[in-house]
Amino acid sequence: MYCNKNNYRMNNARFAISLHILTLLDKAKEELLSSDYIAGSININPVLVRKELSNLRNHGFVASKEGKNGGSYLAKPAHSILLSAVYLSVRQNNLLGTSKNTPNPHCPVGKQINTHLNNLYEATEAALIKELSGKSLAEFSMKFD
Amino acid sequence: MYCNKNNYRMNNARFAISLHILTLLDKAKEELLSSDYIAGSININPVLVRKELSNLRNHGFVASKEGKNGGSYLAKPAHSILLSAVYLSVRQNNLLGTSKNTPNPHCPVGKQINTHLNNLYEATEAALIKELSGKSLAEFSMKFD
DNA sequence: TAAAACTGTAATAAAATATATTACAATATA
DNA sequence: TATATTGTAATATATTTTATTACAGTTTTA
Repeated sequence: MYCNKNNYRMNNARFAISLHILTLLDKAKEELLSSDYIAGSININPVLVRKELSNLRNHGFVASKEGKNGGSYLAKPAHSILLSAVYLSVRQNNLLGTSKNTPNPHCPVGKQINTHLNNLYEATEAALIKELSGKSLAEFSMKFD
Repeated sequence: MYCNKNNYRMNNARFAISLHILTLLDKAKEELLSSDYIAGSININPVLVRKELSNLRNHGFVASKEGKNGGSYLAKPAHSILLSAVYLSVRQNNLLGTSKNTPNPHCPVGKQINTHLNNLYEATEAALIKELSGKSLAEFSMKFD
């Protein structure tokens, strides 16, 4: 048994990696896939795959079995995994990039910019999530020959 | 006269910076703002502001005057600058992060994943752009006291 | 029961990217 | 002609991402 706290930071390739993993697991049906096998398909380091699997597990998308002949598998039907949920599981930052800047508080624009940017970002991200929520892993996976 | 080719890479804080700049210019009305002044409001390095101004200029949003007492100003009315256009002007990468990976071509999933990811990204980004196209710089700028 | 093949995670290193800084030529103004 | 400013290149620093190394904990199976 392990207890972990992962701390990624950005919106990088994580969505792509997670979706790749989930698609492989869906295609594998009952069969368990090892992180090494998955890493070989994505062509990234196996440790990154395990970290991503850890996150996907925490969100209830996959389950893993430890030990010899262990591996991972989908923990719920692919049609019940919406791409919006996958996005939200890897999302850390605001989509359009948060300015970690502390704008000049003496400037009337600088003083309020972060509030207004955040409002804009929320609306924008909501549109994106809505779009993704119209697609499930099953639909995505089905596109592959 | 200068001739430049800028080569940023990522979707970082550029959207926020550009919108901050544009808002300042809109508020300044006829007055020219120097890159040092703008940098002071955003609280970033003036050279970054000039690079961003260069990009905004290339896209026809702003114009600049060189020499003493020079500076920048909006090149077109704020209501005609859609936030989607600003987004597109700073956009470089795919929104959800392109995997620069070369997935395993021997894996049936790896072989096709980039095609399907790109299709998904296009649809997703289209939704985001549509949302942003409903807002103009004028509307954004108006929110400030 | 011990070797083997896994997972889980921490720690560290390397690579990539973003941001800041320095420098200076070109340009316009006063 | 001095000054303030833009435009841009080159370089340095900081931050973030990705890879690597290492190893303890789990299961399976010989």
